[in-house]
Amino acid sequence: MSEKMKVTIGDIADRANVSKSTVSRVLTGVTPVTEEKRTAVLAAMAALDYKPNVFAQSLASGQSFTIGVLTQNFGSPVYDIILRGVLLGLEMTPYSPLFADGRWQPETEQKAIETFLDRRVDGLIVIGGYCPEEFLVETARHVPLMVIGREVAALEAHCLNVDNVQAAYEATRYLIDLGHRDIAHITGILAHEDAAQRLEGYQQALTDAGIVPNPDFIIEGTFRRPSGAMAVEMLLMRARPFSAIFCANDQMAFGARLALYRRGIRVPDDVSIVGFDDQPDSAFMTPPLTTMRQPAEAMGQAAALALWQLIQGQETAVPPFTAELIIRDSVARHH
Amino acid sequence: MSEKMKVTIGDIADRANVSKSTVSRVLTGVTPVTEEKRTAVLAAMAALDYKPNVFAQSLASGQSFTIGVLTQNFGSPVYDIILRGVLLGLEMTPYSPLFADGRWQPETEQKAIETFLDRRVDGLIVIGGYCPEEFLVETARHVPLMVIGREVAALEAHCLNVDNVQAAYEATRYLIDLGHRDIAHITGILAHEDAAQRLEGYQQALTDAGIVPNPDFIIEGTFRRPSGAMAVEMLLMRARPFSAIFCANDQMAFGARLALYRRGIRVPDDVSIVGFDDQPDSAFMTPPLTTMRQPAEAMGQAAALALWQLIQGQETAVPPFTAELIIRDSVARHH
DNA sequence: CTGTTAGCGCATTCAT
DNA sequence: ATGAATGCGCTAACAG
Repeated sequence: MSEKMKVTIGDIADRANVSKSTVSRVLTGVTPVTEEKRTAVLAAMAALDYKPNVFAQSLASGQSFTIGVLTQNFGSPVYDIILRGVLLGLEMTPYSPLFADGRWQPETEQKAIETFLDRRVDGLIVIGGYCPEEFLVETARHVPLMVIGREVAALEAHCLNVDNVQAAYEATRYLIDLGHRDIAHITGILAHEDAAQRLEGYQQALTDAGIVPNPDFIIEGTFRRPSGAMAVEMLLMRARPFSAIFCANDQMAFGARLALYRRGIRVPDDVSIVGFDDQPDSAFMTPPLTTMRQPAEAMGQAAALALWQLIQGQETAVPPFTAELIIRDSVARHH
Repeated sequence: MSEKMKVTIGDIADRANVSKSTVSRVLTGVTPVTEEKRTAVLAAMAALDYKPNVFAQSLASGQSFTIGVLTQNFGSPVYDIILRGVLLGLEMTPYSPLFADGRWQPETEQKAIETFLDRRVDGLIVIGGYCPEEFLVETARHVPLMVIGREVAALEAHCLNVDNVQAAYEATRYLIDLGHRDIAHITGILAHEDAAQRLEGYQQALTDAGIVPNPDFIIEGTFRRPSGAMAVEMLLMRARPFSAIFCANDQMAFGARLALYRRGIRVPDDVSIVGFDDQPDSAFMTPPLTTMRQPAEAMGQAAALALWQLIQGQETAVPPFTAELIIRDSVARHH
């Protein structure tokens, strides 16, 4: 209803019979103001439908109340969930998110981060990505930074990650406990730490169980569906029989399952499968997929809140995150 | 390298021996400046690693160079693709995106849009959503607005949408041409226009072919996978045999296929399936799914560019978008 | 606790 | 074409 013409603190100052400073004070809330005046101001603001001009605020205060969120490939399974968590967490803060998609391309990521800095974000959340560590370290010197799904040695305290080694260990261990000994592993892109760590956990579990990891059982995939199918074909060609496969993510598990199906190999009767991520589709695979669920959303949320702390100058210790084994029908005891 | 202390146009004015005004002029680029001075200014800016303060710019100019993008449920298949398109399109403009997730909840959406307005976005892109039309119409009065995947009557020229009726018509027609006459349809949430329009196209195709649409063949789903499976169960219970199913989206087609599989009904031998959306997984279904592909990314990009035009005061006519039939093995001739 | 006074960094009149 | 002056709307010392 109210005319959309700009109403400023000056207007509400007049209407409330106080100075602009006082209005500003109730706005920021840091300096004490008489209850009487405060309510008068509040009333005036409501009456005039006052909206503070964020640019003036930012210019004067030096704070932008925005935080930059750099993600990789909008629409990719796990990262989207993390992103949702970040959004959720941010909603609990006074900060609005500024987004960019790095597309796993270092240059794109760096450009995006620079744009963020140009826009004077108060903080930065980086989800995954391949941009050089030094760049992140350097960035962290300019602005509070949290990293999700990636480990930067020099920024350890600001990195949130699930314990991949442990999760993979647990998944593999589960298969071992069911009597499997010939367990294949389809890895992700090994240049990616997640993949490397899951491989490590897999190998460790075998070793601890007295099983010597067999290189023939390890196939490097791409984290994507077709590579899972391809990997199974390769495993089959290698002649050495296996009774279970641990896939570094669900996508590849889907691909693997498809390849097995085409070969007439039954799941879980002939071969058991364990995935990683617990994507929505996992429960709908035939048979439903046993998988490791990452607390992706929780991580995103935690990152947002930790960043808030950081901005306020409080260094926070982020709790460790662990994945949880979701047991479904794609796994059976081996005899 | 350079000290991160704020370098302003004053600094570069000094260094280039010109006035701040001149610096500002080369910055905005609207007012002519001697080539000589311009290069001097540019040099100074480069030397001092000058970054304009966006807030000062915005405050002084009234433009924010941000546009608000309201999406629904980060991580949902089609909308993410549209979103990617929007991002792509935006990269070709001087505007940065501000994001929010409406979660299909009218209140959340409205709050998000208000936050955008508070942040003085120069434009708005709304992808889907359930917030009241009047609210959008009202919003459009304050700021240039483009709507994707939703039709607002009073904003027709600013809405981008695929022709669902035609697409559904074409998909159904394809089945008819293959000899199918008993074609079931699993709809989406019928309150959603996409769903309603696809139903309409389905019915129209039947009618035009001289087939009377049978209510028993129409099951309302939720756009989600489980509902596809459930719908098949219901169809099976209704005793009347069908030789093909047209699903309002791929998700439900996946669910339907799963249900058929469980019942031992072969695809496409016994029943043909056509989906909608061409999600990445469609090509990996067994057998691969025939589906209608929407130009989602193109729509997003077009919306971004059209918005840019709008902001510049140029009303643009957005071209119509049509879906394309992707023929795969889930469909067979009926005898 | 509150009003007054200065800027924040830049775009934009105005004159020139 | 260019410099000087003014103000965008607000926050932050500064006095009282």
